[in-house]
Amino acid sequence: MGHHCCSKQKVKRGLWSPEEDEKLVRYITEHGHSCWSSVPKHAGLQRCGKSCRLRWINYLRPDLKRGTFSEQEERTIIDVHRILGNRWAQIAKHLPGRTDNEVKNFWNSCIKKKLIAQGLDPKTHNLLPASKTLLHGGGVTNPSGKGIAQFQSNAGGGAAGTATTPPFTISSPAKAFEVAPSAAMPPTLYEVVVPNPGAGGMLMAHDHNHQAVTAAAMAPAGYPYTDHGNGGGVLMSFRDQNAVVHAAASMDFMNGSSSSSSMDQHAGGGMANGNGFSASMAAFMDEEAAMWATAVEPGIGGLAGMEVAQHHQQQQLLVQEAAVVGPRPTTLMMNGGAATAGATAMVNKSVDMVDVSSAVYGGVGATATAFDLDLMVDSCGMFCGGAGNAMEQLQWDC
DNA sequence: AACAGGGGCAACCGCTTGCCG
DNA sequence: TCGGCAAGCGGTTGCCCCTGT
Repeated sequence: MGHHCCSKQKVKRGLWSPEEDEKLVRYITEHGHSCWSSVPKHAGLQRCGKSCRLRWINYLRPDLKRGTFSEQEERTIIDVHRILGNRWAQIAKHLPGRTDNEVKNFWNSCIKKKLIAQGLDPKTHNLLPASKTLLHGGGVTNPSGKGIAQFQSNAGGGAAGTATTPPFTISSPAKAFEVAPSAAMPPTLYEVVVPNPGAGGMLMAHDHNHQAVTAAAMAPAGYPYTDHGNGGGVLMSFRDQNAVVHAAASMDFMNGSSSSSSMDQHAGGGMANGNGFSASMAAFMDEEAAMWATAVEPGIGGLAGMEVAQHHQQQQLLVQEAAVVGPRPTTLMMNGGAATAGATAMVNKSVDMVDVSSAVYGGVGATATAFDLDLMVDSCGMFCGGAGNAMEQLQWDC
């Protein structure tokens, strides 16, 4: 059959032989691939151009990193996938030396199963219904009045007196001990202040002292935020101009898992419709609490899940206080050059803010994961639109 | 030792997007 | 503006290998 681009040619299909690989590599190395359709002819291959292109991109490219995925890469995939969905090419851009095909295969063959085993829906990264039921059944209420489903993760240290049996396991006990307690810091808080429809936003980061920092916003597009490699968690929350916290999501870098969920801290408990948050983000209030409860990092080791959740909530409240909400909406270009524009806009304090804390915590020996500005922009789009296309939502925003 | 089943991975298919005449 | 072509991308398929029986 063959591809439409080479249906008239006699093309070979199936696995590539070492001789074919050699021919292709030699040709590409010497001549490049300005036009893939002409490559097989000039390289002396009985293949179609598309097949050559795939073979080169997925297997023969010299900058490819072969071998199994590292834990860090796995975490990155999970975290980026949670935001971008099955956009493998986008995800692969955050993993140097990896191809979209490789990431996709790794996801389908490995990560997906892990998430399912942890009671997480690999598509939404939310808790599966079965786990949800368990969580609701074991939930308690913390002093702040929000439901906190309480259970211990394996790394929790067993200090929780009233912890119930965890419905699923997230963390690895071994990993928890790999990290020196002094190097661990509490989870970073992401806060996204979402403007009203039609208004743009900007990015801002908070550090661990809840001070607004602008590194994330000022970093050039493609500049990765730094994960110091010791794991830890990242919490995200969103609030609108009325300072209503609509949603929160937690990412547990430490344990290589993540989950998104939401809560609404508005006194009335209702969702504001105007900012585009989807109902799906509001539907998992207890799951968020559950994830917080599981985020037992070494830095606060020994705390019961409940205490950790409270710790996180306190931090979140502090960050909310630190957030600056501008007096009027201003449309802000988020594509290309958005970082600079965002930084400038923040200085002027004239825009509603999409406030993303991407503070870095951890020890030395940092390794970069790829939450660059593009990703944050994507994130913004997705959060505003729920499960929809992030970039489309971004366009909606802008 | 032989076979079946499952997992992992490479490759293919088909749709979408972007470019150019 | 439109059509053709090439490239990009995500979903799917099929083969190979490993493991358990």
